[in-house]
Amino acid sequence: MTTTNRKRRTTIGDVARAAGASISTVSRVLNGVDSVDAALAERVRQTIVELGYRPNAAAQGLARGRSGTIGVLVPDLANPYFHDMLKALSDVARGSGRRVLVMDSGEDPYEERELADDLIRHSDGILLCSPRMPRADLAELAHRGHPMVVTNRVVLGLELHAINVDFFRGMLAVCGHLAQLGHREVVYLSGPEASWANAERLRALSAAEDFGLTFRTIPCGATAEAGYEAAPAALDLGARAVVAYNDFVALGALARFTDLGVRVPEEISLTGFDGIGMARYASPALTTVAVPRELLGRLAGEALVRQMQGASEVEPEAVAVELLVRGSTAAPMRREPASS
Amino acid sequence: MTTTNRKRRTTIGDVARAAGASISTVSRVLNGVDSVDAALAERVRQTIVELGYRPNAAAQGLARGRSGTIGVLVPDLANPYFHDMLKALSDVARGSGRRVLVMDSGEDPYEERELADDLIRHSDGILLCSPRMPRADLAELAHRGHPMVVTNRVVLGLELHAINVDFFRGMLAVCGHLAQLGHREVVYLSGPEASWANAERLRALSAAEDFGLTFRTIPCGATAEAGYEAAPAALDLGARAVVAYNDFVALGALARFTDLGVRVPEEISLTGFDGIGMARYASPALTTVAVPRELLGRLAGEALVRQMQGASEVEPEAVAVELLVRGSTAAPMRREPASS
DNA sequence: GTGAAAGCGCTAACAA
DNA sequence: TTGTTAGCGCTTTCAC
Repeated sequence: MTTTNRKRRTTIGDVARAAGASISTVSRVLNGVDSVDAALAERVRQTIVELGYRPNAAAQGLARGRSGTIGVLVPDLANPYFHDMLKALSDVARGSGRRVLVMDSGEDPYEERELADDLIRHSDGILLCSPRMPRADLAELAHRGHPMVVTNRVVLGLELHAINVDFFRGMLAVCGHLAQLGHREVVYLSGPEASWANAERLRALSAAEDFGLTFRTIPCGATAEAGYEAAPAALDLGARAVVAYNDFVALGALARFTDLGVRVPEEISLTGFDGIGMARYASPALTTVAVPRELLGRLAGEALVRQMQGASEVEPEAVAVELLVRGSTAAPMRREPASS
Repeated sequence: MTTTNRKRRTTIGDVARAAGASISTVSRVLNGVDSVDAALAERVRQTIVELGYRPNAAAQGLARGRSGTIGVLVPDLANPYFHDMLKALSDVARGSGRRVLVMDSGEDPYEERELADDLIRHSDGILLCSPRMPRADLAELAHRGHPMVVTNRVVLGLELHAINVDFFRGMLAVCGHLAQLGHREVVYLSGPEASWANAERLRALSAAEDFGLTFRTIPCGATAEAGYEAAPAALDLGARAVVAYNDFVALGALARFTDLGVRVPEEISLTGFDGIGMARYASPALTTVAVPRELLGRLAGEALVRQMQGASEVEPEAVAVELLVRGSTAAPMRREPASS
């Protein structure tokens, strides 16, 4: 009955014909050009509704020379760290009439490069979150002249717009806090080797040695599971203070300590990093460093939008962090380590 | 030096000319059509590399009549529930040479509808995760003939492919577990009113009354914060068993109980839902219901791919869940409630 | 096996 | 203010 012809969608031409106007007039109405006669415009608008016409995105993209899309590449979509960023970015994108294309590199540097390429083809600008790809690849991408922003990855001598979180200061604050509590040594449960985030934390740990706070490192990871697994090793080292790569690791370690009957913070102090929501609801609440992920995503999105509008900025931006002192840290006990 | 002309990207025509072949031949090589002479193909391939040519996605999309994109709409990008789904979907998409466009409706039914419209224009198929929009809107979208899959939303009498998690059975299992432990009543910290997920849980709670397990409800929400805030009210009700809408709520409540000195599970049993990673690392570990979010995302993606290939399925799929009994539940204490 | 050319649906000069 | 038309860059018949 109603179904006349399958397959072919109604085009701008159909609307024009039905409304007794020209294609360009319809296009004008569609794009809000107000040089169109009010009555005609209204007629066109009505026809559009009647015919249920929707502009073809590909055709618009081709004609306009832009897709109206922002691409984001993250190392791991399942990592909550990127969700708040993604959400903020998505908001910015929408605010500027754009859409967001996401890709997950699975922490694979090679894939990362491939996907970034594909992302460029399909978007007007891309955001690379904590990219692990080699400097050369990053350089090549940057020289492509496609709007691009990178977060949490410092690459010296490269003209690319980076927005980085001051992990160094954050970790330094953690160390300072622990040192002032009376700790002389910490055990660091380290994160992903290839990440700049981990490198910065290590750099801060080293810097803290200037204040007499030494540290030892245990390879760990970035998940609660990794923290749970690595915790005993920290105990074996006679740790009185454990600094985790992030909150997940800390939460995992905390669970293990609890399982083992080691009290936090009485017997051992523990810190996280990132300031995820759950950190606050742990028992004890986790001392951590709040990283404004939402801000990071927003800044990146805004920078991207600016670039897409022609601005060519390469000034790196820095995002500050804040130490959140909570219940998981305290002065070290007199003696007798938890285990050995 | 190297920079010859700004602005114009190299096109397939440039490659053709440079390689001394025709546009169609280049196109064939690009698309892996093997009726091309090996030598010529190789020459073309080389030229492509030399010129650094990349096909224009919009043009391909227009000519092919498809964008190679899958759109996903979630109520809240910051909600971890969707991350695993998104990741799985992203994997499936990539496996089929497609990309993923994400949008966040901010839990707003109206926005949801608008965004879904936009998503359709820009993709070959869309996935609506736990849509809150009115049935009529959903129906309208479904009749558009665009590949579409919906998760966690049952709409009777509508030809749409839905993939739903068996929340009912999951909650029933929780109730059964509690009942067998000896509990006669539970307090339910309820989730988002508009969500089907919450409705199903309530339905199960009601069904459990057939076994003599009564329940009272406290409006709560879906976050740890909400759980933390609502916990005291449960205590006021003299609860011996608290069933939370999800793990976040449970974790928040657990934190509050701990703060208040109420021991879990000795004085009060507590259950979560979803089976997020952190549930396992709480103290005590949370009894919860594992929801295979990754599977959900994968099934949705696969169904979408099938639809995009012509299949027109409307058979709803159901995803099973599993009760994970851990340390947060136990038999109720002899008497003397935690508070009053 | 290869090339010419007709679209794909829309935007944006350019005319009128 | 409105219409005509030339692209946008690629895919895909249809001849050769």
